[in-house]
Amino acid sequence: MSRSQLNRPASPQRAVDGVPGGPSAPVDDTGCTVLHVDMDAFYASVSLLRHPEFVGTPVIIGGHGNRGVVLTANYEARAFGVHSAMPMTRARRLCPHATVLEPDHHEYDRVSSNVMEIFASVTPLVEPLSLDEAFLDVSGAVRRLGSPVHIGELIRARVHDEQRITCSVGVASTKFVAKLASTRAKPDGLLVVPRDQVVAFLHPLPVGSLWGVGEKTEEQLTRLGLRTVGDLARTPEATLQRALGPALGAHLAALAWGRDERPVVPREPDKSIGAEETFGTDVDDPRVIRRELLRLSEKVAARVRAGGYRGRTVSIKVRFADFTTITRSRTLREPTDVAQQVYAVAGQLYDVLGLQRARLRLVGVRLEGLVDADEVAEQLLLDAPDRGWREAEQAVDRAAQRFGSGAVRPAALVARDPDGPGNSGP
DNA sequence: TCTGGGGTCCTTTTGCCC
DNA sequence: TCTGGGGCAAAAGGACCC
Repeated sequence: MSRSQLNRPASPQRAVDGVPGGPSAPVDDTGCTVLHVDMDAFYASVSLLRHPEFVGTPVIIGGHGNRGVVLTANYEARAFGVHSAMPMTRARRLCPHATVLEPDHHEYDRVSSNVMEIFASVTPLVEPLSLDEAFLDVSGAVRRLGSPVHIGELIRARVHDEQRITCSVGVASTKFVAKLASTRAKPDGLLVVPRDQVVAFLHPLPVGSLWGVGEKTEEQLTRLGLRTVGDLARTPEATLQRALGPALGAHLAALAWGRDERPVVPREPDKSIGAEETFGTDVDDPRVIRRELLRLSEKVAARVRAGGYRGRTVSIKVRFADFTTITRSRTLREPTDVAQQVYAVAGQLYDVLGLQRARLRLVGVRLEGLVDADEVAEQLLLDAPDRGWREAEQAVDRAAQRFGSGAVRPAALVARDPDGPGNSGP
């Protein structure tokens, strides 16, 4: 295993990490054609580009007021125990002098696409996992660009020079080892795990570091007396399957020996698109809930249309004041991308719950079973009863594109609002 | 400590058909 | 006609990821 960090003028505090010869040390990266590239504290790093005055001081990126959670924190704030997904109230208590910045999603999108373009210039085999990380299969780029490690350092240098943020790279022969390696390399580093050292690298790690082992699974494994990946590897697969289910049991048994056949797959189509909203304070008024369901339905349908999809199953999510959560869904005969249809079904699903005045913390709307809109038969397009609605909503899409979203809402949607001036519908 | 919002995948339950 | 169960799809819940 070999770790390297570039010694750049821009970050003089970073030293090459004990690797003789630095980045070009003779590490055997043969067959290590999977790279996992992960931006360091991405949201915080990007926000700090606009707020250089806070560089070097603790910064937390997080949402609105009393009910938000930490989106991410820079390393200065993490030193106080602040981390992603932590309630903001707790984060502020741990680090009262931290600067809290509202997330700037447009900026994150912009930097993310720039970074993805750098990846694409290396290989077409890029599988984004989120805005700030991706797998790259560089097997086809080695002849043109050099060894996997060299390509990793090339990417790190370009991201740093062109986007002024740092990233970390894991280099390995499989996806999940590359992912673990990039985590180990953080921040601003690169780690290779040569093929013949995979098992030695994996076995000392705690089971919780494996992809797919969260809080609950880790608890179960602890109850079986399994703490490390090595413990897992020495446990019969059947035992794991009995405890964790056939799929997860088999999966973990394979990973514990470094077996992971999953290929790098560039950009799969979406399976579902949804939107949800936690209220500032709990809501028990059905009219407010319905208005929110309408708003979320419009948002979801617009995004489904923008993606060129239609969806067959409408589902709603309701979270009660005590945090218990239920979902209800209904599958349509034909897929739709029309907000009116989504809202009609969402409203029915909500009505059937018969909640009266239960206090709700969150509602959500999701469209599942997405298919490519072009694959929906032309005949259906012509016959569909919602044809008028789709055209109206597409007109709104175009207006929103020109004047900004939210600038226009179809009068009919407003009229359908239970609180609206009229209630006549189409 | 008090828990966001966007997703994916897996498991279990249920209803239906044969 | 009753019962059992296989096979399937949909529904519901939950774990997990960033």
